[in-house]
Amino acid sequence: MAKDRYSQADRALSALRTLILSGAFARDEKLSEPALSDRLGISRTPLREAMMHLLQEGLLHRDDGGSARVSCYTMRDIIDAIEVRGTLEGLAARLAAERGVSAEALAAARAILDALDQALGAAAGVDFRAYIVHNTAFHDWLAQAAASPVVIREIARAKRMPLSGPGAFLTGQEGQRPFLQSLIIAQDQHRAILDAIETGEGARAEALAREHARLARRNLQQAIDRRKTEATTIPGLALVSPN
Amino acid sequence: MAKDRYSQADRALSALRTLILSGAFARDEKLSEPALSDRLGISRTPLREAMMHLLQEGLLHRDDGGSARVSCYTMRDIIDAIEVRGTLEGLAARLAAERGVSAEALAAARAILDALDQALGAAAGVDFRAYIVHNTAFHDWLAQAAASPVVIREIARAKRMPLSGPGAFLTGQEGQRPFLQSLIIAQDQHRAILDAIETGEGARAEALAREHARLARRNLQQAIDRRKTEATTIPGLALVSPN
DNA sequence: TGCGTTCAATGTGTATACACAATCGGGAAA
DNA sequence: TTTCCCGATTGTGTATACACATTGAACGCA
Repeated sequence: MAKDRYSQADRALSALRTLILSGAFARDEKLSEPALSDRLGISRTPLREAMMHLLQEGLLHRDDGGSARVSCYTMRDIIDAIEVRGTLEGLAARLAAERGVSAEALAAARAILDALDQALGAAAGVDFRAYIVHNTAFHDWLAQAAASPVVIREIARAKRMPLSGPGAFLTGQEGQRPFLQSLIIAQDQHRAILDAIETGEGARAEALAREHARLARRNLQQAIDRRKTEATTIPGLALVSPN
Repeated sequence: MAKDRYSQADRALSALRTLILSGAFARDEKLSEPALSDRLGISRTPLREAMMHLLQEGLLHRDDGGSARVSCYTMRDIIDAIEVRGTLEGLAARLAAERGVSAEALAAARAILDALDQALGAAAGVDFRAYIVHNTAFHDWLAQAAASPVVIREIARAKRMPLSGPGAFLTGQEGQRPFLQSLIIAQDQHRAILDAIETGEGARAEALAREHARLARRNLQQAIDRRKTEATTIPGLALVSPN
């Protein structure tokens, strides 16, 4: 039941999240349950379940009257969310280094990094699609490296926050030269993080993972700057209040 | 509606959480919604809402069949949860030190620490009740010190995890001598953290906040050791699998 | 004209009924 | 005796109806 088939609540969650991130609602717009239920073709019960999820994710919040409204963010909010993710990934990297990682896990990480190298050095420039896939895979691997269910869960939560995930700014700026350079730097940091984990250098692994998240912050700044001049296709960017 | 009066869902949440933490269910016991609904006198809809909350808190988890079961934890899980809290409180302390804190906030923190001193030096030994109150207040203050909604939310979540909160082991071992010493050490760390924040020493503030969380880890170990010989009254301890 | 009051409309919180999946037990066949 | 199958029971997912709160507007009164 919960395995192969998607429930109405799952559909409502994904549909509503996509709507919100795509900017279909105004900032702080009130979401009426009956109206949404009608629009999505999903009854209120599973819809409410989906909205509860988004409330806890932070995409929605309740106003004084108890209605759900779409949240909007400041630049500071996004920056802090990235900082939280970097901190938790740093924790995962340190724990992995301190507690040790199996040979199989290390081999898996190396395979991911090789694939990233290949995506960067493709014949026709950079294979962005492959880069996104393998970059996500590496960050997933890093979360798992600590082999701690608690850490895995918290990192997953931090990644779900809008615009704070490791792939949030990997679309929409493919043509930008500084962005291309940041991919190369990021991959070098990937290698360094893995090396530190492998050699048991906990403090180094943690510091590197934190600094690695700072790259996302730089890319965020560039995306914001570019928004002023051209339309971008970064999901969730519409939620950031321009100030 | 959402302000003054508690909803059925709120009641269900608090009742169910209390039941679980008090060990009313066996480890990994399946919770039937109709049975619980009958037991609590609350219909399934708000009950399901409460269960969704507990699922996201980690107190419950879904099995293959889609049923909710009470989670049980290993020592490692609790240790990691404390580590996550320490890491996030370290982040809050560092950000507070780096970004600065208002004079009013500093004064409020000093008042809390003075109250803690008073609780420790009470005429009739230590005033545990007051200590718990003000200790909680200081940790809440620390979360707020970064003045970041994101950080505040994540720390609140980390504190809600069973047995990982700053006050989780402040009950049930009042008579233990090493526990009394740990209170004095903790209060010294409180002062040091505040000092580091005040003087803008971000790295020191972070390191201190992390080490401060390690005290909880020591107290956890003592509580576990004592559980083998006597009954304790620490809520949630029943969820830890004895190994 | 400005303000307070009341009524209607909309919205949320809750209960409950129903459909379908999962699980458990007994019985039959090998 | 063991294993497989089938029915009954229990449980979850969903839809919907209803109660009450909230909101907005129109109307009357000062």
